[in-house]
Amino acid sequence: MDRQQKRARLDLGTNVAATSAAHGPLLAPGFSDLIQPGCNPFNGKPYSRRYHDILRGRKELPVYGFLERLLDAVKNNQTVVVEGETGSGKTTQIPQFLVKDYARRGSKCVACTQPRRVAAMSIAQRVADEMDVQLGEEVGYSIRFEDTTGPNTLLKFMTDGMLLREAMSDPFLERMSVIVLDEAHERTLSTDVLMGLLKELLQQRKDLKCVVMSATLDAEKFQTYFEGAPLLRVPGRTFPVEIFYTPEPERDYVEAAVRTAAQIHACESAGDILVFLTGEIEIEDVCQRLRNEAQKCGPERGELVVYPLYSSLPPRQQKRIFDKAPGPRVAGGMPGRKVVVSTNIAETSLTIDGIVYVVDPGFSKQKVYNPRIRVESLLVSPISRASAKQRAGRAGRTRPGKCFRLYTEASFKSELQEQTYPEILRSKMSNVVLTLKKLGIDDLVHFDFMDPPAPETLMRALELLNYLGALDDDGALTDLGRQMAELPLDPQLAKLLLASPEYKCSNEALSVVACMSVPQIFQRPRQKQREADDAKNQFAHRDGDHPTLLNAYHAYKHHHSDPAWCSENFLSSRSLASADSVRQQLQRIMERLNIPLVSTPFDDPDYYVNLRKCILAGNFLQVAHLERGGSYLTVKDNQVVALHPSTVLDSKPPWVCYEEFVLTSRNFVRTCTAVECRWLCEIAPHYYDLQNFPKGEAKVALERCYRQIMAERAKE
DNA sequence: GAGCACTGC
Repeated sequence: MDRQQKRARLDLGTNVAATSAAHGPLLAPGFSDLIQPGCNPFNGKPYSRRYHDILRGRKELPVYGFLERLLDAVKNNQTVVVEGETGSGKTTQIPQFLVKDYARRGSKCVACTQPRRVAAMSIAQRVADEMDVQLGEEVGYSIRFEDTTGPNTLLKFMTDGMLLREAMSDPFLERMSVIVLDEAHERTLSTDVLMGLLKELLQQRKDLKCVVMSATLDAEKFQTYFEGAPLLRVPGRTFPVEIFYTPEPERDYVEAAVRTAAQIHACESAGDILVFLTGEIEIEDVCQRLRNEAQKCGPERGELVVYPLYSSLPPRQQKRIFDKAPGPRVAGGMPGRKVVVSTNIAETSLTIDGIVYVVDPGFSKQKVYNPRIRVESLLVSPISRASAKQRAGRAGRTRPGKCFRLYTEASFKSELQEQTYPEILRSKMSNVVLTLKKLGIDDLVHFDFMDPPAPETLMRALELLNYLGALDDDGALTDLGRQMAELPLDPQLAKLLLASPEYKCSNEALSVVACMSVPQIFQRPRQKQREADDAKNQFAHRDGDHPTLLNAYHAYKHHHSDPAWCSENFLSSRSLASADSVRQQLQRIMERLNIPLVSTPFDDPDYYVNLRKCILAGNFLQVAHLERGGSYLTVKDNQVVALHPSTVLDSKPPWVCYEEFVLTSRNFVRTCTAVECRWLCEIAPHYYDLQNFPKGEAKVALERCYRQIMAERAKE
């Protein structure tokens, strides 16, 4: 920390105590003169009774006494870092407080980003209520598929990804006077890119202000990154949580989790339990075991209701976690309690009130990226100390709680890393690179990322974009690349769509791409796997999973998107409905880009062939060749893979083009479609170039194919 | 012949 920063922090630090004691005036000086007394300055209407009710509660928030101080800091600095824990009220109070000085109707607004859609929506509603205005007028939100903002908007809540997209059409963010980045400590890919972008933009737009809000722990890292930014610390308001560690390391964390939850139910006083685990299968297993354990308790302990929680659970079952725990079973007995067994979804995305006990085995599934073989995969890994603290905090939202960590205190202190690696260090960069190029950032190597991705990861992204034709050999964005960046898709899928008119299948490509951009549309409940497989076979196309997706989507439309029909046929109507929204959005963008929307007639023998060629036009880097031994080798990377058992392909075609590489018990390729060697030579000769092709059976087959093509051409 | 942590555009 340099001297200037240190001084800035001290200045704030000394004054903070004084202002927190005395609640300063809410309106900025001079502002209240402009309006009728008792009227809402934002819309000139008299305040409702509810406004005053809510205001009383707002004045109790820890952040309330800091607001004037914050305004001072923002006035005197371009960037301010705010550190505030859960319950401080920073998310709702700070953005609306800035509106008074920094937003002007019809010209400038305050924007506040959130990592999640639900948060953007619900916070916007809450703040609109607090400001006593109609949601969609002075306060609105903007998320994918929904924009409630308009010409009167003074305060706009949006997802971080949405702001990034807006920056593409408005690189100087000219409509905005203050950008508030909330939940910056989560370090989502979009927030990290935005921070780098804002750091540059702040140099160019001296009138732009930026407030970076983070939970405790690493606010100083943000302060260092935004050189000279003052740090404002706001206390939180939560209840104490007592932490317990195991004296010895646990060999089997699943077993330990069951035992601990059962013990809490048997011995501890009333209050609900939250157990963190890593995935669906583990969770369903533990739920079953807990139901069995609960039977062993006497009736005086009350009933134990067990709920699983993970994102692919149908919404109706997800909502059950909010049901109240049952009362006592016998007069004078203990009330019942609920135990929620959850993935990380309960760590940040979903808050369950009434949790008093947390069981934390210390693991979660985390994305990792291996640039060498270009594979993103999920790995069960130890969580960070920050994550452990967040989990424990879930026990103290309504009253004092207890957290049982299923690891030793020594390993908490010495083995867990302080922070989870930010997503940008664990992801492929192809999409980020395309976005940055589109935003006019040419020199990616010197772009000021808070945590720069590995050079090899960036190289892989540049290479991929070059092969796809999005970047030329000098790394400059091509016309195709500019169009690809407009589509909210991975570059391969964007390329596939843009190539679709060439293969006379734009409408079909749109449907397939939409289905691939949503969670799995085929459902396979554990109890009914056979029935589900039979249902899927109705849609199966012998040449692969992509045509099968198209068939299922068509059947869905043919049955008028009927949810009952979906569930009879083991299709997720939730996924298909969102595929429909995605498809509409993509179609609108294609129309705007003047990409012709064409189809091959369904009775044409080339209907599916054209689609398969088009799939290959986007996915030609994801191809595997069947080797003599019977296993597949991925092209160029030479990874041994097997077709994922979910594939509809029942024979093993010599060449398959796949959507993703999944690393679980073995290496699998998922969503596979048979392609022909010839197509590789015709569609992607620059990639299937014999000069740069590793020796092996695939190369031999390609050589044979090229010779054949030459011979045919000679004959013509 | 087997899983898919969580977001977001």
